[in-house]
Amino acid sequence: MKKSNLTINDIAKALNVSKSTISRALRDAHDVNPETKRKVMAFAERHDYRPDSQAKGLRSRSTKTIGVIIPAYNIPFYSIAICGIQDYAMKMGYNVIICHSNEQYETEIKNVEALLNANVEGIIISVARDTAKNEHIRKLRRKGIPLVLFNRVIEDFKAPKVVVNDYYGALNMVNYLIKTGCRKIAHISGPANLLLSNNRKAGYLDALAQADIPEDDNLMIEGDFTIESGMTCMQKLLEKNREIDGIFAVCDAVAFGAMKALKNHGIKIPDTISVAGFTNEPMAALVEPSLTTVKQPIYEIGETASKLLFAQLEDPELPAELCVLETTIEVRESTRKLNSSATDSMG
Amino acid sequence: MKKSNLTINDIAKALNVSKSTISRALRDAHDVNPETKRKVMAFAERHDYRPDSQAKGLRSRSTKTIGVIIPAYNIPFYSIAICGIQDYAMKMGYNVIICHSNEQYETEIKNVEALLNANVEGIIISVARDTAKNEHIRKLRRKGIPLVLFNRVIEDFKAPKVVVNDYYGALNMVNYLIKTGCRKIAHISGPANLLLSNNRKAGYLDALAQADIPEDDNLMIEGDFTIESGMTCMQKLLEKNREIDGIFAVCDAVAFGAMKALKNHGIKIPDTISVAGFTNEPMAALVEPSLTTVKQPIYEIGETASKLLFAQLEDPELPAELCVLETTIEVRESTRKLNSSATDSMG
DNA sequence: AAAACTTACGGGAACGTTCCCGAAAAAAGA
DNA sequence: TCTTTTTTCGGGAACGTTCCCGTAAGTTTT
Repeated sequence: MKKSNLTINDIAKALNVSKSTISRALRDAHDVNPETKRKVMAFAERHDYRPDSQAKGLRSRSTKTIGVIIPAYNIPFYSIAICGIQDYAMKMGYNVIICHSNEQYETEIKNVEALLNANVEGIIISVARDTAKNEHIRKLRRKGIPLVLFNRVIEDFKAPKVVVNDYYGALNMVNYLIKTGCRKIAHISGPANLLLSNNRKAGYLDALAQADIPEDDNLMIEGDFTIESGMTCMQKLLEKNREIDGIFAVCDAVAFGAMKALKNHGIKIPDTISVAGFTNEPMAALVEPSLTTVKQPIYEIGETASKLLFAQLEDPELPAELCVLETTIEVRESTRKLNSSATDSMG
Repeated sequence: MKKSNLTINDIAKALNVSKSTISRALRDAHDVNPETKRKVMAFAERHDYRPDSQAKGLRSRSTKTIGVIIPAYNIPFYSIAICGIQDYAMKMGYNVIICHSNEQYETEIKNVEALLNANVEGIIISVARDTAKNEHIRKLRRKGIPLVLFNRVIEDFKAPKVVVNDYYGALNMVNYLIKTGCRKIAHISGPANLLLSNNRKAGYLDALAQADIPEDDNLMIEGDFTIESGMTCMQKLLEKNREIDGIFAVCDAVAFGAMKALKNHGIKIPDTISVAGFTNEPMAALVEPSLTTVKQPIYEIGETASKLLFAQLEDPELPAELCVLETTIEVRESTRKLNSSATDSMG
């Protein structure tokens, strides 16, 4: 499609001054007669003049655009995080191009290419479920494109990262389950290539260890982040083990799936089995029973990622910072009530 | 931030040919020696040359960018619809800039300005809850910017629109409720300034009329599209009326809120009161009991909106088309079972 | 062997900005 | 009155592309 907008030259001709003067007047420069400035402004206002962003960008050698890659749109976490990213970027006068990898490594590579072709000035990325390699991200590094990883980050890679304290969040949550009387706590973990999965699992294991509960391989199973995965994993856990009294899921979606499976088996939540999740998606408050979960500051995660990116844009030499946000435990109905005689101190 | 990429001139100097030849070679033009073409391609590949999108755009007078305005990110409907919009746009080689109005008319106006400043070639918009005026949209029209409305459209405005058959969806759903034995069916409607709300309400009213059930103002209440609104509206309905045996909500979120309120009152769903929603968000299958709802082809709505926009980009003279997608009824657990002796034909 | 045509390439303008530099006019100082 | 300074403005290059046009060779036709 052709655009045919009013240009600075048109205004110059109409007002019988040079384009330089128009340019200066519009940017409210000092060395232009107040009277002509007024005239130019008025004319531009009346005709709704808008500078061509591409011409401006070409001249200033900046695109004022950043890119974001997320695994999927329909994960509520990312909807909210994107909001945080974008609000801050807009405030900085930047546009945001969002891509989704559809949880596929191959698509993620294509996303990176698409963003490079759009000449974005920086990229914020949360990797796909099956992304183990990082060659595509290293490429960005080599090209000097500022980069921020968030939530699902890749290990042993030097770049600013925004995560939550996955380990302590999990530790605290499992501690809480233990305090409510759970002893046979199962864990449905996430893909092992993601740091997040391992940290949450480590928190789970350490909580057990601290309570002198032996770990049991039969109580651990690896899923991905989907509801379906939660259902099938729960199913398998129940087949292998009949004494489970608690579930700690790597994320809320998996917890929802686990709850669904438990309901199908006619198992009461939390009377027979407590269920806990991680993230605190909006849905968590709505399911029945409502889900006890580790609450992440989702919007702030996005906002922080955005801030780190812009900090890098201003100073490319900035050392890579690891930003760890705090979580809290949101107690709802899917876990047993805390026995009031038990200890009531918890982080 | 400054960008310092490889340009066509750099390649020209390195290979000792003119930039014209480089340009031609890269675009695989016919009038360039296969040998030099090979050399240029190889060089570009090796150094990961990417044409400057702004220079190209300035020259070709196109930004290859479209804009989307949605009310909010955290409405699952829009997450999915955006996916449909974007997938198609990407396929067409376009980038997408997404803005959210935060359900505020004022912000929506700012969004339009932001997109105009980004020189988007077209805009897809779903208006905010309280958007009654359309001056900002008319402005786009005046400027000749292709436009498509979807889901929440504004009445008496000539532009391509993508909606579902709200009237028939509602009619069929309320018909179904009646067939399952409901007689006192309440309706929590949406904001009256939106066509969608009125059409769904009309469907509700006509279904009642067709079954010779008198309409009752006490059974109708206006909410917005939020869970909270669903809760408070349900609360009010219960205070005014004790014989309700069915609820038809304008959307799933409102239905979720209504269910929450009913549970708080200890009212059994669907034994005492059936609840039906509209949209079929992913959540609908997860809540307890799972929600019977009118199923919209959400991804396709977005995809269709995108298609209509690109059709307009290709031919600006194209007449404004109203695209109405079909809905189906997704029966789940929140409504009473259909009496097997009753008629089993329904649309 | 001259004419016509093809192949392959270079020069330069253009897209709409910004910005540097210089210059005319007006104001101030001598 | 002549110089110096300030105010105000215009000219033109530059950003990285594309594309039109011209032209030098090489190839075919007469």
